[in-house]
Amino acid sequence: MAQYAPQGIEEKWYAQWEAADLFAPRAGVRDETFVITLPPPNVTGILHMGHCLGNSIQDTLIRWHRMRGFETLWVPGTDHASIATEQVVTRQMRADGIDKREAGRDAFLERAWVWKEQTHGRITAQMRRLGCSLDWPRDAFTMDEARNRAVTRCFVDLYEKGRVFRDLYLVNWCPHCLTAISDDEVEYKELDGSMWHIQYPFADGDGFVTVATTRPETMFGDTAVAVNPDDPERKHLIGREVRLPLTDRVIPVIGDHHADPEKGTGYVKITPAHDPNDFLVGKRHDLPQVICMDPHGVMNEHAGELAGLDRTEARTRTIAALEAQDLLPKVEKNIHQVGHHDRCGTVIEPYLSKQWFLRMEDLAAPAVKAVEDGSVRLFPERWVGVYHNWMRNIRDWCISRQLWWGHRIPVWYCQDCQQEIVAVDAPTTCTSCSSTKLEQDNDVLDTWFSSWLWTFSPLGWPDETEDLKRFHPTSVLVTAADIIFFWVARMIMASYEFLDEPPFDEVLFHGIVRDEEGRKMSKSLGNSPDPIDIIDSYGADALRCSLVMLTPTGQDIFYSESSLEVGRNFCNKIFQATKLVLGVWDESGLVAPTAAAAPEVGDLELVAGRDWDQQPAAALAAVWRDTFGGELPAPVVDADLMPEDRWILGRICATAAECNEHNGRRRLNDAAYGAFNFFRHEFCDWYLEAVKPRLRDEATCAAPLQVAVLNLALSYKLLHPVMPFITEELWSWLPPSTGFIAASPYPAGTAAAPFETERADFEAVMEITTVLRNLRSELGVPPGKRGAAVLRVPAAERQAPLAAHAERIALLAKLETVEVVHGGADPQPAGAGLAGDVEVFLPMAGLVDLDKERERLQKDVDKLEGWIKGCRAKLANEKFVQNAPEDVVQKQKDLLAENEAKVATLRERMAGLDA
RNA sequence: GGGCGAGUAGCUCAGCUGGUUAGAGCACCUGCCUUACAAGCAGGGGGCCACAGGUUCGAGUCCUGUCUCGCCCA
Repeated sequence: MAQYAPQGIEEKWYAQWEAADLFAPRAGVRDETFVITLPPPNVTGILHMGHCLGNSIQDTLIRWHRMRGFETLWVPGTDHASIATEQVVTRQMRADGIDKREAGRDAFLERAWVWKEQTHGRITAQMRRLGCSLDWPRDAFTMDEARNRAVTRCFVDLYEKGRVFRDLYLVNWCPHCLTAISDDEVEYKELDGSMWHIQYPFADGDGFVTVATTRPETMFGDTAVAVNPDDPERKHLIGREVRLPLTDRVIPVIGDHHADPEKGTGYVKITPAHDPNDFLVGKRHDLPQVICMDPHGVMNEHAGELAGLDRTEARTRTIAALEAQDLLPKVEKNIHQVGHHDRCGTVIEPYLSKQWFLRMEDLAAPAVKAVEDGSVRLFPERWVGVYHNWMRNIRDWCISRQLWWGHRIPVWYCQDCQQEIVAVDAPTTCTSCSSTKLEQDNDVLDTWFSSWLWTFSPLGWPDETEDLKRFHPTSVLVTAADIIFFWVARMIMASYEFLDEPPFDEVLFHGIVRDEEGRKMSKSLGNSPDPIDIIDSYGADALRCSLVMLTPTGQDIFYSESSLEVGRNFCNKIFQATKLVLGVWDESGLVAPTAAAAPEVGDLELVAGRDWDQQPAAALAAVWRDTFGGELPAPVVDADLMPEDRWILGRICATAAECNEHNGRRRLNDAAYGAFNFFRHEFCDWYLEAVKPRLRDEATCAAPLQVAVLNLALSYKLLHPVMPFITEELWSWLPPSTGFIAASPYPAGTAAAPFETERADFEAVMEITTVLRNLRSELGVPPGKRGAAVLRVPAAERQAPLAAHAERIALLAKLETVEVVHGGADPQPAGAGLAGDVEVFLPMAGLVDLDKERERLQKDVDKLEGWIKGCRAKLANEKFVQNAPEDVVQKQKDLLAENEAKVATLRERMAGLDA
């Protein structure tokens, strides 16, 4: 295999993990649980990129905790998505020539269940392809028997507490879906419209008032005209009557503060049955509520001649009729916000109908407190304000929907005595008159009325199950912030209401995935790719890794296919490095001793308790043992561990600490980047390059080979939560490995990383090498030419330590020899540079263009001198020296000295060129 | 109208409690098919950190105001 090909590998491992029941919770070494309930996707939908991001984040957290020995549970589930599903099924039936209403409720539901069964497998298959380590035996569905019982129980309970009530109320009505929807399902869009000024003549024929409206067609529902009672110019009109044009009705002029003398004409038409504000005005003044449309948005008998017309057509005709009667003195252009149904895009009609509501005020109180006192923490924190703002202005929740697909409201009406019976189990006789003529409420509950129970209904509530005791409250909820009100806030309320505890410790909001133009991914725009296609061509690891790395905490992510290349290329890099190391292993004849048993999940301690600096070989053997469960196949003594070995071992320790730290702070992108940078830019670019000669020599290969294998293994582990498949595959390729990496311990490191001296030394090697490469490139040295370089140190005692690295530098900079000197004349002619305080010379007989070289040096000098000037000014400033912390001042002094020395050296060098 | 967020390299974004003359990836330019990797390696160019004030010895970072964009709510 020339390049890494994820095809086949990923599905193979998922099947094995599932067969081994790896995703079931297991009491771990920590006796702590880590639990997430998956935000249930729509069972009849498919995953989109937003789900992929959310699921990748959740799986990363879950796998990280599982490896660290938490009792880890990720509960899968799907949502019945009332309106969306009902629409799809209705459309399907229509395509088959069946009318939903003619077929009836039972036939419709039968069909919907068939459809649900079909699509359920599709969406769970997608989650498996993505690698989600969900505990499938616990798979829940918002409408399955257990969840149905939970929802019913919840409704009955709230009803009995007096929190649920039924009332005639103005709701957001969707004339397309023929159902009420909640306030939160209304999407406001800015539309160009008009403000029509209409004259309403006084009933006694003496003059008129002019009202202004954006919705003239609702005038047929007007039952008053309001003026502000404090309006000196108009208040005297209160009590008079006007004639409603196009009708024969007479309505009063009333006084109400809703009318603003400064806005519009100062006169407001009042339409209690078709406008939320007017509804309240109507209540205050006990006005009649005239409904002038039917549920489809078609004008009814109150609209006189316009009866039977759709509301949009009715608007045009109303305008025309008013114009004909010369009652339309003015039309202004007007941009206004118009509510649309977020599921179908239809303009919402405020509509008076009988609905079930949930009183929210009391529910909100403990939920507000929970976020205030930190019982529930929100990440990023800025959502706290948004949350509280909504909570403070909370309104009653309309929970009934005029649909069939959903939880039918557990309320029965006695046909004989009108008694209302609310019960978990369907009653057979009336509790009041014993009649058997009972009819259940036709409506179903809002889908969110089942998902707000989602942290505990999948764990068996209302039964007091072991799961509920053990796993609730859950640990984290991961979701996009656009459903903070729909869902997050309500979950917190539900959990306190029914369990008197928070639903989760924290909420992690991630961004929304947008396309390259910043548009939300949506089915109607067709800009959301099918994740399966992406996984087929790039692999799930590439998708997950790209999404997680590219997602700054809580910010929206701009997705384009090219962004997947980061992940794909990285997968290949891991694969290639493994190939190199395992190729050497095969040649070496090393045989890994059989491990007694695969190490158990928990902390794989890299630093604490290891004496790396004093006894590196022993520490290496110990970490190897804890990683693989067996002994090092070839013994290593301290002297075998070269500076680069020590350096890379120190670096993997530091990287592990960094990954844990970032994951803990929920900065998953930084954790992924940390591991990515270590692997790619330290392990591959420097370590493997530096040890190639040792690896190729049978006599010296044992130590670097085993160090490399250990680094691969630990890197896989660090990356496993984000990239589960490739790491599991390559882990299985390592000869000493046993068991699943998914069920292996995670590298831990909180203590300071070892080998600080070696780190400084190797950083010098890297810097010198870079200077040499730079010189080669700028002087145009042919790539094949292996010259000699001279390094001059400023102090004699620096000579020997650097000389110890000479061979390595020569290798990395592709030189024949590197000589370290102290003192002596500048080699001539040569390109020169500075790496720290080490002068770097690349003698190039006849090749150096003196002018060019002078120019190059001058550039460096200019840059340094600019800095020195600034630094001197700073140090000359007494206030700085007095006020700044001592270490900051000292650092400036050190840097100044260092840079002054550099400039001096460069100047000498330039003088040397002229000599 | 109210609230929140963003404005840093051509693009997407890091930059945490203020402390070298601001980083990464992609894109771009140059050189390399070096027996792990061209899905790669090495080197390079590119930024009045939106604008204006202020606090401070010191501001991309803190404060105030302005502008632009996005989102949420009314």
